[in-house]
Amino acid sequence: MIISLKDGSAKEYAQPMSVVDIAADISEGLARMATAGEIDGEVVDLRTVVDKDCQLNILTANDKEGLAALRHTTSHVLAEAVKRLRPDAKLAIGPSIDTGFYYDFECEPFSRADLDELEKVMKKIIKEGAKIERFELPRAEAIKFMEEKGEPYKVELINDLPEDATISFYSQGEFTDLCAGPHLMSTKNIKAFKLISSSGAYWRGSEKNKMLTRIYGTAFGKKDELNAYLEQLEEAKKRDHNKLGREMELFTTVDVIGQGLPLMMPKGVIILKELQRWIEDLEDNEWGYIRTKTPLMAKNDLYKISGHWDHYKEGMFVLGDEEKDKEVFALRPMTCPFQYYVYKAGQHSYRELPLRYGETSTLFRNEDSGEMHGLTRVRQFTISEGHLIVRPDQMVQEFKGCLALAKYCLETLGLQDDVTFHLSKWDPENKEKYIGEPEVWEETEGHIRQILTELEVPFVEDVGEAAFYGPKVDINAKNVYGKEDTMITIQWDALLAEQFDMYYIDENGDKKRPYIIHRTSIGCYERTLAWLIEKYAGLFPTWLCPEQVRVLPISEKYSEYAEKVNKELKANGIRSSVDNRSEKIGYKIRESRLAKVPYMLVVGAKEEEDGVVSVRSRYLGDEGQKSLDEFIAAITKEIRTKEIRKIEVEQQTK
RNA sequence: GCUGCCUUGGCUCAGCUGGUAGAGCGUCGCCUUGGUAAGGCGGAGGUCGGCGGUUCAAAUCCGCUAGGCAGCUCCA
Repeated sequence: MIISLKDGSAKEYAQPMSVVDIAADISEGLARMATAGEIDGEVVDLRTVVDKDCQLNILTANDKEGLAALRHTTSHVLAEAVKRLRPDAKLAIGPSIDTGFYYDFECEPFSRADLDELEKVMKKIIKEGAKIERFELPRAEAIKFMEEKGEPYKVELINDLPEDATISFYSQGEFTDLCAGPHLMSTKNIKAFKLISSSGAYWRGSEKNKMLTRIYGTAFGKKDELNAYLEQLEEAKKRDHNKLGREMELFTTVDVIGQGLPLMMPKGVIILKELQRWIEDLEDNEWGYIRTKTPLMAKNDLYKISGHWDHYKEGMFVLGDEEKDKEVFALRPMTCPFQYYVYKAGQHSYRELPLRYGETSTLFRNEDSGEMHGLTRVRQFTISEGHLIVRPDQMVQEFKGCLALAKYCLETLGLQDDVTFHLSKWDPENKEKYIGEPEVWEETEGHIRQILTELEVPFVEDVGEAAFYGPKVDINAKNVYGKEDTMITIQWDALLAEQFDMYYIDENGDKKRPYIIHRTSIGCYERTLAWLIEKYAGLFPTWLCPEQVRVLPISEKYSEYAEKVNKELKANGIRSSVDNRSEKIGYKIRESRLAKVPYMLVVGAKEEEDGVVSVRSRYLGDEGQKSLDEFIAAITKEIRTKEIRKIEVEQQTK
């Protein structure tokens, strides 16, 4: 048989060979590094025997799949360590994940000290270097084997495997686990690992099941890579909006006010105000939106029509008692029906469409207590909401427009490279969750797919993520911990107009159902602010900075001149302040930097005479002297164009 | 909602096995200050998230509760 290798060369063997033997034949070093194989594009175990011509890659920790095998093996070592320290622990599952691996156990929770202890045992297991061996058992024997070992979760897993599935096990020394592989040849090949944390997790991801104890860990091919990863985690935490946003006095929370109800502080409000004005003017002046302002609450009758009363009452703040009170109200969890009634307040000709209703809309959602987080998951938030009422023939073009607007907003904020686009589809296996006919779903999903393709937007398709009334485009972004949230959503709705009896009069004088697009341009302001904080580590583009310029007199003698400069800046609409404290100049510069002010104007005698200021910026450090007018012109242009200047000096953190 | 951890002056944190609180930063005052990341001296400020219990005695032990963090689940 002829084995073609990655580098284009080929090896010929007379008899079948395992992947690891072929690796060893190529070089000793490669055999040592190997973690898995890839035959004709399919990831296989190192023990897999090759018996026919094929394309073979030897995977190492440098390959995505190779690293996954290394991490998976590390999770088995963790499981063995847990079994050694706690023989009664029951094994659940232990896969590799993007950032490392985890393993779930049924046992008492682990403290950090327990994790440290486990790491020591794992190191010992690695040092013992047991050979890892694979074997298969018929179903009945496999079940018996795990029953005898007292592993009910493994028995359940085997029972759920398809009839014809191969049931394989991997063992290392005393420890054996049900596993599809692939795995390393020996535990001694694990060079760098770390247990990160422990927490609870439901068996099979369902809250109806028992909560197990999960340990998260990570592993890398080299110690350096592990250390770099851990360092990066620490660095990321410094950008955490929930920490930085509070430190920078953008927002705060108070226990007696409640969970998920952040108080926006004056500095935070400046940013929100800039964003809101920008979005409202942009939508109304350039994208043809008309603005509504609708009530924050309504009688429950409205939510009965929309379907929310039956399906989402738990998620709403209800005012009053259905049993006792004549009228019951609820704070609104969305704006849709309110804007529908704005539309319904008059009769509309086909000539009027599309109508693009926009609203800076405050919403209330009664999230479960464990869900709240900083500014990204709150109980009250304000969204750049909008509903487009369009004729079916206008739908594709309008949907494109919404997507283009969202992209423009992301680009202006510099977030375009940090998001992923998702086509969220219905689940044909789960028809009762959705309204409408399968053909309609397939058709609209096809339209959206084509729009995304035409706009050359890379996207992934997610089954079962659609709204109950239609498919949508979700634009997601990750936070500093790698957790993903939806930032922007644009939804295709061909069905709700029926429910609310909305219509327009077509060219023949007949009533016709419009289509509706539910969309946001920049998402929820709070959540967007959170992403901006993390994206820029608090060093916002100048137009968003709560404080854009700080004037620093070189000594107290120039306080008066500093005030004059400050006044001139303010007169030009620049957010500036002056630091007139009796501190030394170096100290004041340092404080301004820590406050993340983009520009500092250091003023002294020579400048006073010439009307010139010394400019320091966080972008280029010392920018030398400029006339005050010149400086004002430059910063005004930067603000007006919403320029994102690249920071060239080393970023300073506390 | 579930599991675990946490809650001490404005901020960050000490306070071992219980005997009524400490530091740094910040703040305030005075002095100093013509140059690019911490000038000097002095002062004020907390009863240890809240409620209840154990004890002669609790920040320190126990229970409940509120809030914070990580993960799970959820997110119209």
